[in-house]
Amino acid sequence: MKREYLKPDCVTVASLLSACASNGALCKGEQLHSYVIKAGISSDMIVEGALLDLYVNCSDIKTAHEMFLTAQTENVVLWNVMLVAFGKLDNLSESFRIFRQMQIEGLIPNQFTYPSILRTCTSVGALDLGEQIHTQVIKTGFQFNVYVCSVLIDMYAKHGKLDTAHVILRTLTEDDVVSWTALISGYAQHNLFAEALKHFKEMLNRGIQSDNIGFSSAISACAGIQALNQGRQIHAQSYVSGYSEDLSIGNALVSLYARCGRIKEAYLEFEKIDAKDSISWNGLISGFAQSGYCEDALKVFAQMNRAKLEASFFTFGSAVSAAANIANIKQGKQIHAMIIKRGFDSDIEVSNALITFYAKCGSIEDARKEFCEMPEKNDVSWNAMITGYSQHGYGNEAVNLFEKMKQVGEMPNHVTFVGVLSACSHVGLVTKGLGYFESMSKEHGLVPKPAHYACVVDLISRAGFLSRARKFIEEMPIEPDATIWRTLLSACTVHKNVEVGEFAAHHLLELEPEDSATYVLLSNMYAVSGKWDCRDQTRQMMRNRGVKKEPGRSWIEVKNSVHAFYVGDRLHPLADKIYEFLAELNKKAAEIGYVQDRYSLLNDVEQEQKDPTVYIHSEKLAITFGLLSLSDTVPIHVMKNLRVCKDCHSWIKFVSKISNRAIIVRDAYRFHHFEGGICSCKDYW
DNA sequence: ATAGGGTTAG
Repeated sequence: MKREYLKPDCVTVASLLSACASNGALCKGEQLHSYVIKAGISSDMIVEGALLDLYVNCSDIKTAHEMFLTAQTENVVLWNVMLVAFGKLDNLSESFRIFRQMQIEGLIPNQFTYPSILRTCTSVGALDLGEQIHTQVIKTGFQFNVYVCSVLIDMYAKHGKLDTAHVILRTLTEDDVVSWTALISGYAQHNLFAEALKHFKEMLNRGIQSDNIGFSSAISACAGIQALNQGRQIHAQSYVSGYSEDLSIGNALVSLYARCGRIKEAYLEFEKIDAKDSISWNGLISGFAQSGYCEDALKVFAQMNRAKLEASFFTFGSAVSAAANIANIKQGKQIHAMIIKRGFDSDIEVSNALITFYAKCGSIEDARKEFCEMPEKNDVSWNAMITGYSQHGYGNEAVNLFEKMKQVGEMPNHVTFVGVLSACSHVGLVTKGLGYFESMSKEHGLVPKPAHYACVVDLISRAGFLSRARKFIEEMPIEPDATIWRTLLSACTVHKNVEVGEFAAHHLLELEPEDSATYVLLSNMYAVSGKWDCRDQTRQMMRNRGVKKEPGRSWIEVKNSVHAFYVGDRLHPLADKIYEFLAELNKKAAEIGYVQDRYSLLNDVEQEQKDPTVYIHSEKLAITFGLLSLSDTVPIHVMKNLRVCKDCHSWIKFVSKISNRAIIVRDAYRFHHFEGGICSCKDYW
């Protein structure tokens, strides 16, 4: 009698088990399991389901599977739990086998069965199978069930079928935040931020209260388009709804401020979060990196390491990208070492970031190595490598890789074509480039964007076919933007074509009257064509409009610090030595045929009156300093904010020969590799 | 049930 009194009922045991499951308390759960066996209630359907759920939630899938195989088969819960278990492992084939088997055994899937299998389809990208299951959902009458539909919406939205997701949401008769949020975040995931916000607004207008995740998604959508004020408003709304302390909203806010370049506010929001997780940190790091505050991003990354926090794939991806954008070779390599140590080098996205990092830092060989050693590649990997080759002027390598990409069945996208078209342009492969441009729409179903038209204009005009380029612009189906006109004007300067050049400049000055580069290009074009009156007029116009030329600046990293040089500056502590060595180099260069280009200083509208022997371009200073300070086994890496002028280009070729050194210059446009008196661009740039 | 970070170009 007493024993009977003490024996807990099955429902109590099951709820204890599920408490263990949600807290990951496997030991306590196992004790309960022994008790269950002793008490003879192990075949109770509720207890049985709770036990299986315990092992699945504690990731002991093996024990769970064994239990499942010996249990009674008429309990649908067991099948559902197993679907979740294999879903956790992204094991779709086993999930699907169970899904089919349960129906063969005569069991009817319920509102928990469909979400479990559909989530697995979503996560492994098996949309076709998901669609089949969708058909069955309709047949079995679950098409109005919010649990099932929210997962269907999520699946279609995540895979870009936003119209289908939208239709499912519209057919729902019940108001459901989760279904709405699934669609809203789906739009955001495909960069349709305005559409996401539109639906968020509509949801509220319909009187559906948002939850924390809805607010978080909406704020993230604002972050995506740098809509600072709208994001703040939504934050205020979330405050009213009582979600002010929520982690997901806090993280979204950090990301919003960081991506809007509001460094201080981002830190402030970050500090407000009590239990910061890796996403909080990463919101700062990636947000700073994306808004161009790469130094800050790297600082936060270092801070995170000092706090002994484990960085994730995401964090490493962001940090490498930050190092790439500012070409911080040293820190980037340190991060790479950490990545290897932590075994994250097997992650595709991290490797993709590394390819870009090495390419942007001028080490195309290291980029290639990273690319070749990847066990698995995706489209971004190919794009990063093709673009890297292109930026370094290795047009043929870029084209070959593009052909190989198609051969292995990887689909080229818009980015691929920007890379391959600019690669053709860099080496003058006009016919080939035009063929690729044609193939974009004809073979790959891609609609060319302004950037692609700009590439084609560059391709044609740089090769000297200026009238043809002009005709192409006039006949193309989109409105030409400033980039396109600038490209044309730049080519007209190279080819001394005043007529087309004036035409381009006219449009460019209308679109961007404040851009100093236009005036500089135009006055150079007049100068090289001997039209001095026109050149003077252009300068006068520039002065009248108060437009200032961006000063040329070059920088080089020596012994962990960056040394920056402006045109003709003597600010460096070693200035005397640098100028002395420079004179020596000039003398040696002249002995083997270097002649200063008389147009070289025409770029420098303001300072043309000055003595050209004093007035030295910044890249010459940086390279001279590099030769003085670096051991002669390492290549000289120099970055420049503007394009290298013709005179400096020729000078560097001579210097690479005299000094027997590899000199790699990254200018505003591309990389130049100088070695043994020649440049990788083959003087075509 | 629904999210919040990374990678490619111009």
